Amino acid sequence: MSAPLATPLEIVRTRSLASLVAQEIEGLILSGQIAPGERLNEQALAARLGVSRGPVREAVRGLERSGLVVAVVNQGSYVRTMRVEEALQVFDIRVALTGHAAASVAARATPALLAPLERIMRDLTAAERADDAATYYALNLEFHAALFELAANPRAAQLYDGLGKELHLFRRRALLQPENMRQSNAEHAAILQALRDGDVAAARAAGEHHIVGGRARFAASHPSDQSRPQQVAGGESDARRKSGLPPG
Amino acid sequence: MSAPLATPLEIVRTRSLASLVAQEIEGLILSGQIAPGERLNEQALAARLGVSRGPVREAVRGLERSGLVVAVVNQGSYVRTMRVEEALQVFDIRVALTGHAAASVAARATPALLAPLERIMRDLTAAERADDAATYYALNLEFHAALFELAANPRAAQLYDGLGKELHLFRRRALLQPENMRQSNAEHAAILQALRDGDVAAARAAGEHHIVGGRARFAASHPSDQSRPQQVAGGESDARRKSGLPPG
DNA sequence: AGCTTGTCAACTGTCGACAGTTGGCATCAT
DNA sequence: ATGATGCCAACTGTCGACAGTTGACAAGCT
Repeated sequence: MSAPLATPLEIVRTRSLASLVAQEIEGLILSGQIAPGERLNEQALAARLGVSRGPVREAVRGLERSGLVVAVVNQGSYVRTMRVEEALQVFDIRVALTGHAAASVAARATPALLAPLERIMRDLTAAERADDAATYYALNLEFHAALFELAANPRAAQLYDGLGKELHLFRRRALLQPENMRQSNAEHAAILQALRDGDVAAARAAGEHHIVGGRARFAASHPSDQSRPQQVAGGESDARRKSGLPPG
Repeated sequence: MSAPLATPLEIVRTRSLASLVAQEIEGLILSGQIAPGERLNEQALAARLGVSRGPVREAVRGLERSGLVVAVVNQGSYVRTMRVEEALQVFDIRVALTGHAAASVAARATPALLAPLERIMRDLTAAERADDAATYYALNLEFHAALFELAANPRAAQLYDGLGKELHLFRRRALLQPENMRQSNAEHAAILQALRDGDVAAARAAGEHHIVGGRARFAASHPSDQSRPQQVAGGESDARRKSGLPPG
């Protein structure tokens, strides 16, 4: 566990260390290597990445703004824990975004315009048939990105992306099950069809429905969780406090 | 201009300096005291606020994540300049958010639930009649906040707020003209009526229309601006570079 | 025993300093 | 004159150090 990280940290110096560190930490969080609720030990992080605490602090501040991390004064920063309720709100926002984007694309859809989506749809279906969850997952991301791109709204795409990251704060269970994959892809097909038809209302409905479906699947697989401590409830033991860097 | 800032900086120490500084800088940007495209001189800022550069840097990093600031390595951070096109995208997102929220509220509206909105609506109309733009502006914010609250989606409210801040990167001209005020309030009324009726589709349409109207007013009052330099185009003179702190 | 109080180690918050980079300006050659 | 070249000041990026705070643990009191 000495230094298994061959990250770009050592490589490019065209970006500030802080930005690299931010990217690095974000990766650790999203990949689950640092779990929600867990503390970010600045010193340990700095040592692990081979930089001083300055850049680490700057990075953490950025992450804080973007909602992945919460800071407590004189105590430290913790990976944000999300209550189911909050996650559902985020889903709702994605519903609105996706429905709007779909409607917007439908309003001026042409076969040429839809070409990228058609391509992704084909690949998506192939992945579904092959039960290739990993590929499907990646293509799914592409599908949504393409939708926002067609809607000529990169800002919305970026936002959608960020919200997706927040959602990663939950263990992504039940996301890649074959059954869900089939369901999800049927929804993709519905969106695309509405787009082809240039049917604004249908496109919006299909777009919304797709995310609502995801939301429902999420809600179904998560208990109401009233028990979860708001956020770093007082009871953090020192043992926990020390555990900035888990097994690694 | 020695130390005219009686900001909370000196007062509360229950929050970290960095967060106070971030708030301070954000205020300077949103109030236009630091104009879009202008450079943020860390040293000057630190001196002005009476802290060292550390907290200032952390604050700027946060602002960077939230989109108010862009950083260039080894050169500095600049208040973000927004192209009209980007602003329109942001408007679009607000359209989606507002429409969705209105629809969501309409779906389960009751007189009791709508009470807060009714109250704000009354005040709004009073402000409109009195041509009290400042009050109207504040109440308008309240109206939207209340809408999202009723939609049980504080996350969306927060997001809407943040997007509003980004929009402040544009001089807010044409926002508080009497004519617009009347128009805007008529739209508020339409939303509320649809909510009372529990008409989901109408509520969504009214909600969207309200923002689309704002968007249109914005677009009308802004040239297409292809001329605007992408962002800190190479030509920053040193004179400009030095002008971190303008007149003050 | 249970509760209070004092002590301690681990961190965070903040600062000051140093090195590296950038762009501008003056100088020099063509 | 015009363009290339070298120097210089102003900053940013990064680091190491110090002070203050927090929570835990142990000793002492009721």
